[in-house]
Amino acid sequence: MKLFNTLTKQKEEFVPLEEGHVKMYSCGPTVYNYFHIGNARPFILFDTLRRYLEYRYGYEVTFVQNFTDIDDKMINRAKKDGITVSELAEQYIREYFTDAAGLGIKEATVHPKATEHIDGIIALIRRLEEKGHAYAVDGDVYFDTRSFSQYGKLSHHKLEDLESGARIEIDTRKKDPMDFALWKAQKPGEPAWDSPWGKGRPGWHIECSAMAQKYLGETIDIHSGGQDLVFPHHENEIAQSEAATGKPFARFWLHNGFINVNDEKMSKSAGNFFTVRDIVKQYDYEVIRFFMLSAHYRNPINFSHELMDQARNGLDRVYKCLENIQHLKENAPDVAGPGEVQTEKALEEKLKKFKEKFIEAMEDDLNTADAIAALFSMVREINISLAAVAHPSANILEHAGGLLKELGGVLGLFQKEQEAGVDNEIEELVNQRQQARKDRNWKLADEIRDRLKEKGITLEDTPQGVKIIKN
RNA sequence: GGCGACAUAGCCAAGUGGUAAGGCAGAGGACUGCAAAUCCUCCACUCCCCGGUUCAAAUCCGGGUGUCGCCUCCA
Repeated sequence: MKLFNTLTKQKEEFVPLEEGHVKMYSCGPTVYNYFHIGNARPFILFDTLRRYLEYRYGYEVTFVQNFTDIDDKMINRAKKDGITVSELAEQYIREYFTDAAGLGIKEATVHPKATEHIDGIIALIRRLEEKGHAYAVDGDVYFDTRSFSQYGKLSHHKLEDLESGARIEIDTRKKDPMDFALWKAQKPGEPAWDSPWGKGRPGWHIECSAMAQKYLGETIDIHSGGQDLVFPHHENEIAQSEAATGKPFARFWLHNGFINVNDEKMSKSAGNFFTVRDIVKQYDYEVIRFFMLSAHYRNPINFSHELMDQARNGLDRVYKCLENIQHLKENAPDVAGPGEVQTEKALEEKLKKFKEKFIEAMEDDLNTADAIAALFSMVREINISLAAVAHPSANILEHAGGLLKELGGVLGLFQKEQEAGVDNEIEELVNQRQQARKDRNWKLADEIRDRLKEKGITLEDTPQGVKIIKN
């Protein structure tokens, strides 16, 4: 498949370095709060990429996503909550898994934590020091940016340009303003670990370099994250990793666009900040996932109530189709009747075409918007065919529903199952209504339907009998 | 100041040289006891503007306008 590589600014054919095995590293959350929809986008997106690589090529994907469990934000939040940093981390790692599971994000192969890899981090910093790429000052250790000639190759910046625009305060202890911390000396009251430079804690960027190397080796296939991580985070990761190993750190760099709110960047200071946990009070997790995948991942998307409504309604259309299939299956003949064979055969052909369209879209830099369009076309054709046939065969129903779920599954969508059967009370009411309809007692029939509606049961009368939908 | 992205219908969104996908919303119709679901029809003579290249441009080139992002913790 083709993937847009930030490094080369081009779509390139992706083939893993090691045959049949893909090594992916995706930057995970800092666990100081519930994650927000901005975080959710890369999680959902790169989970989808992983699913697709597994589905289409049968690759074994080793997927690493870290938890940043020590940094300024962690320390400040823990202080505010009156708990330790590790308690804070534990709490929000748990919450991460709750939301992630809801969003259909598969667990990574490994979810390493920075604080559990201090040894590896120190070893990496030492290696950089030995090679003359790092220097210690008063217990801090900095990366010597000027020592890495390729600095800026990912973000396509020149070091000089960055410096001229630098808004950071000049730290006179640093050799160059662009030098960044690999290790930070302990400040009073902060968690700290022993190191050759005294007590302290790792800088932010170094953890990813160290953990990626530990679990995936010196060169990985795909490294991904949000667009804002291109600089400085990923640029710095490259500098650290490649200065240490002399090998390319990642072959493909993938970055997703941002989520805006009213066309403005979502940020805490602007107060337009939405956690996934908040949104699920109003919309299913799946609506969020569907919403994220309905645009191309590199484009910015807006978030609003209206757009979530649109996403929900679109998602409903697919589920309605699946419901219909399920309902028809209940009394379906094994094979199509005479005169219906042709229609079903034609549908089979169309299904095949839509699957090809789906794959084609995904092959082109993970164009999930186009892939979803193919699924909608499929839904329409299924609806048309099933309405044209008096009694669709179990065979075609199985096929159509199965494919919709199969391809939906690649996107992590459409897997919700309606539990079958209703309790006796409901069944009795449905039967009463059926009798009332037979008696042409519409008033009673409608009354019962309304009563069931209040209980969260929707009835639809179809040519194949009454359809019971639980909300 | 430097670097970059984007601009397609009421809304969302694909398409990147061959004559505008798909979804949501809306209108009309079919079906139905009524609904719901579903289907059919309609809904961008045109893709921010102006030039240029070409037989042919939403798509390529130049210029302009607008919006946003990065250069500082940030997905």
